[in-house]
Amino acid sequence: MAKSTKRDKPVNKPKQKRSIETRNKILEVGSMLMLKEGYHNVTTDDIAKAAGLSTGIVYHYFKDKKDILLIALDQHANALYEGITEKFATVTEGNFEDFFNTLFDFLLDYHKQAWVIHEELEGLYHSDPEIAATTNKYWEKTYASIAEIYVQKSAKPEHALEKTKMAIDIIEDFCHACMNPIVDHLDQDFMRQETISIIKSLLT
Amino acid sequence: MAKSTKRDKPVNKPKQKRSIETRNKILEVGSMLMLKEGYHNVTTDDIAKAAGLSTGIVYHYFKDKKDILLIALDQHANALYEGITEKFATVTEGNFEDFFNTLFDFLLDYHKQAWVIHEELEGLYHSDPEIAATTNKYWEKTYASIAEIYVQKSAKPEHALEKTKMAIDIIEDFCHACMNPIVDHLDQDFMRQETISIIKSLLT
Amino acid sequence: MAKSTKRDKPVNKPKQKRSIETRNKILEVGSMLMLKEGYHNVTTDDIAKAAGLSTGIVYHYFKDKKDILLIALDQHANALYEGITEKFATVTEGNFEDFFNTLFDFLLDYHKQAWVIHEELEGLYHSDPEIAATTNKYWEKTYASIAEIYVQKSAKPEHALEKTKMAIDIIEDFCHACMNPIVDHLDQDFMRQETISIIKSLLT
Amino acid sequence: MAKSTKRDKPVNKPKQKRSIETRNKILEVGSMLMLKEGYHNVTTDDIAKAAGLSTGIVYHYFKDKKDILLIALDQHANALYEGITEKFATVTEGNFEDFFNTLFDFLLDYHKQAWVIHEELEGLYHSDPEIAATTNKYWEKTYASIAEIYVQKSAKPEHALEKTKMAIDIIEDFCHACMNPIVDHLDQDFMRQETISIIKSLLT
DNA sequence: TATGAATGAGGATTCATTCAT
DNA sequence: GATGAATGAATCCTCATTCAT
Repeated sequence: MAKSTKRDKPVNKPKQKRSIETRNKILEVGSMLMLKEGYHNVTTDDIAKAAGLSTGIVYHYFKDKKDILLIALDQHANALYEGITEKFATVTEGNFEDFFNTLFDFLLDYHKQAWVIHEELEGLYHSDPEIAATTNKYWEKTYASIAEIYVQKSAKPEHALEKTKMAIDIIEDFCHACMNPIVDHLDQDFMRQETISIIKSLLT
Repeated sequence: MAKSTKRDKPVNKPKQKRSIETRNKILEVGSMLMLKEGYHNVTTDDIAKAAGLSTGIVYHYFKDKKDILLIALDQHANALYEGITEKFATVTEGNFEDFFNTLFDFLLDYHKQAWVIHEELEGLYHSDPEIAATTNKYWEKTYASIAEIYVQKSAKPEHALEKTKMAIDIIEDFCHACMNPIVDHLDQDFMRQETISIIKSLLT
Repeated sequence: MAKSTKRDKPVNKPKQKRSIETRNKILEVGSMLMLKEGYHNVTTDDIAKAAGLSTGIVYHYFKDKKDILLIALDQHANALYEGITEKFATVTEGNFEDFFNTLFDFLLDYHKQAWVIHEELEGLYHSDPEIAATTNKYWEKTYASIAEIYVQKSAKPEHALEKTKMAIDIIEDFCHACMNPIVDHLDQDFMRQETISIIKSLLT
Repeated sequence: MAKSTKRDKPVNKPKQKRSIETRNKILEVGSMLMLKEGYHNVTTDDIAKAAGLSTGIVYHYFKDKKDILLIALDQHANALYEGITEKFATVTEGNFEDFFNTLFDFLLDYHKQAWVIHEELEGLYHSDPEIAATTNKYWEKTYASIAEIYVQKSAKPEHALEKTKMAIDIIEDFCHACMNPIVDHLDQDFMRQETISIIKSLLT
C-alpha cells in the first residue's frame, strides 16, 4: 500500500449509463463496507459480491482497492459541499441564530452517517501519502464550504476559517461523545448546552 | 488441527532481567513501528527484525500481533496516568489559573508524543472489539484522572467529568490542528487564544 | 483481526465443468497424497503443486486442509455404499453361500484400495472431533449397508448389525494381516480357512 | 519426520538415579500425552512442562521427539511381555478354560490402557519407516509372548501364532466396538457371547 | 463489458531444536 | 546436569490482482 510505484493502467471513466451505474454501485457498496468494517477488513471480493458483481470487474473501473476509497472520498466531499450549499441557501443573511441552528443540525445529521469515515481515514492517514493528500483535500473543502457560508451570513467574518473549523471540531466532539459514550453516565444534556453556548460565543 | 484440545497457550510474563529486556524491546520497537507505519503495514517479522530478534520469540511474550498493540496501549495509559498525577501534584488548591496552565501545557506536551497512537486507534476501533474495549479503557482512565484533579483543585466541581472531557477534547482539537495543518495559513495564535478562552469559561 | 466481523467464508460448490474438474483434481490428488504420506506430512502447497495448481485455489474450493480429507472421506463412503449395493444386487435371496462369498470377495477387494485411509483415520481419530465424527458416519454407513443386505438375504436376520459388524471386522483383520505381515511366515492359507469358517458359523 | 538423515548425536543413557528418574518421567509423561492427544498435537514443550522439566533437558535424554515415542513403545512392549508372563504363570497346564479366561480378561484390561497407542501408531505407520519398524517389533513381541504361553498350556499347539494372533485381533475388535460405539444400540452382551464362542472354537 | 477461476507473493503463527548461562 | 530464551524454517491461509473465456 505505501508504495506508489503503480504503472499507469488505463481505467475506464465510462459514459454509458449501464457502466456508470456499475461504477457507482461499486463506489457506494465499497465505501459503505470499508467504513463499516474498516479498510483492511474488507476484500475486493467482498465488495464485488455485495455489489452483485464479479471479482474482476472492479478492476475495470478502479486502478486498485485504494482507488475505490479515494474516489468515494472525493464524491463524499462533493456531496457534502452540495449538501451544505443547499442547506444553508435559505438561511437569512445576518440572522446568526438561524445560521447557527442550521449548522448544528446539519453537523449532527452529517455526523451520524459519515463519522466513521473520518476515523477510518485517521488510521490510514499515516500509512499512505495518497490517502493523506485526499483526506486533507476532503477536510479543506468541508471547512471551506462552511466558512464560505459563514462569511456570507455573519456580521463578523474575520478569522472565518479558524472559527468555523473550531466550531465544527467542537460540535464533532460532542457528536462523538454521544455516539461513543466511553464514559457512561455522562450528562449529555449538559454537554449539549455547554457545546451550544461555546459555539455561540465563538461565532458571534 | 484439534483446536479444541489446545489449552490456552501460556504467554511468558517474565521476571528475569534478560526476559524483561527482550519483552520491553519488542514492545517498544513494536509499538513504535505500528504507530509510525500503521498497524497493518507492519509485520511481526518487521518487529522482530527491528528488535534484533528472531520471528519466533515474539510469540514467546505475546499472544499475537494485536497483543503487542494492546499491551503497549496499556503501558501508555499507565504512564499517562502517572504523568498526570505527578504533574498536577504541585498545583495549588483552588488556584484555577495554575490548574489550567498545567493542563494546557501537559496536553500540548503529551500530544506531541502520543497523538499518533490516537489516530491509529481510531482506525482500528471499528474493526476490532478488543481494541475498542482497550481504547475505551484508555480514554476513561485519562479523563477520570484529570477530572479527579479538577475536583480537588476547583471550586466548582459539578459536572467535573463532562467539563474535563470537553476541555480535553477541545485542547486536542487545537493540538491536532497545529500538528496536522489541513488548511494552510490558519492563524494558530488566534486559535490558541480562542481555545484558551473557551476552556477558561468552561472550567471556571 | 476482527474475526467476529468475518462472515463464514463461502466455499465454492461449482457447477461449471472447469471448476468441477479442478475441485476433483484437488480432492483426488489431495486424498491420495494424504493417504500415502500421512495427513501431517503433506502440505497444502504439496497438494496444489501435485495438482498442477497454485496455492490459493485450494482455498477456493475447500475451507481448509482438513476439509479436503473430510470431503474425500465422504466421497469414499458414498462410493463404497454404491459399490456394495451394486455388488450384492444379484445375490440370490436365501442363498447364504452366495452372499458370503460376495461379501468376502468384496471386502478383500475393497481393502486393497482403501485400507490406508482407515489407518490414517485411526491416527487422526483422537486428535480431532470433526474427523472422529466423519469417521464414525463412514463406518456406520458401511456397516448398515451390508447389514441391510444381510437382512434381505439371510434366513436369520436377528442381530444383523452386530453379526455383520463382527464379520466385517474379522475379515478386515485377515486382510490386514495379509497386507501388513507383522510376523513373517504366518500361514496365510490357514488363516483364510479359519477366517472363513468363523464367519460362516457366525452368519449362518 | 520421514527423513532419517540424522547425524548421530550422543544421547545420554544415564546410570545415576536422578537421571534415570528424569528420563523415565519424560518417557512416561511424553507417551501418555502423545497417546491421549496424538503425536502431532503434542509439542516437546508440552511434554517438558507436564513433566515439570525445562524445554532443553528433553534433548539430553532423547535424540528427538520421535525418539520419545519409539523408546516408550519399546518399554511398553517389554512391560506387556512381563505382564503376560506373570499373569499366565499360574495357569494350569492343559486347563484350557483357565487359559482362555485369563487371556480374555488380560486383553480386556490391557486394551483399556493401551489401545490408543495402536491407533496412533496406525496413523504414523506410513509416514515414517522407523516407526513402522518399531511398531512391527512391538506387535511381534506381543503376539509371540502370548503364543508361547499358548504352546505351553494347550494340547493343540499347531499354528499357535496364527491362532493366537487371530484370537487377539478378534478380542480387540470386541473391545474396540465397546469403547468406540460407532453404531449405537449394539447389543454388547450378544457380541461378547459371540466373541467368546468364536475364540473358544478357534483355540480349542 | 463481464465473469470467476487462477495466481502467487505475503503474512501470522508454530514448534523442533539449539545454546548461552 | 538443568534452564528457558532464542532461533528460523516450515506451514496454513489470505487476498489484491490478472487473465482466459
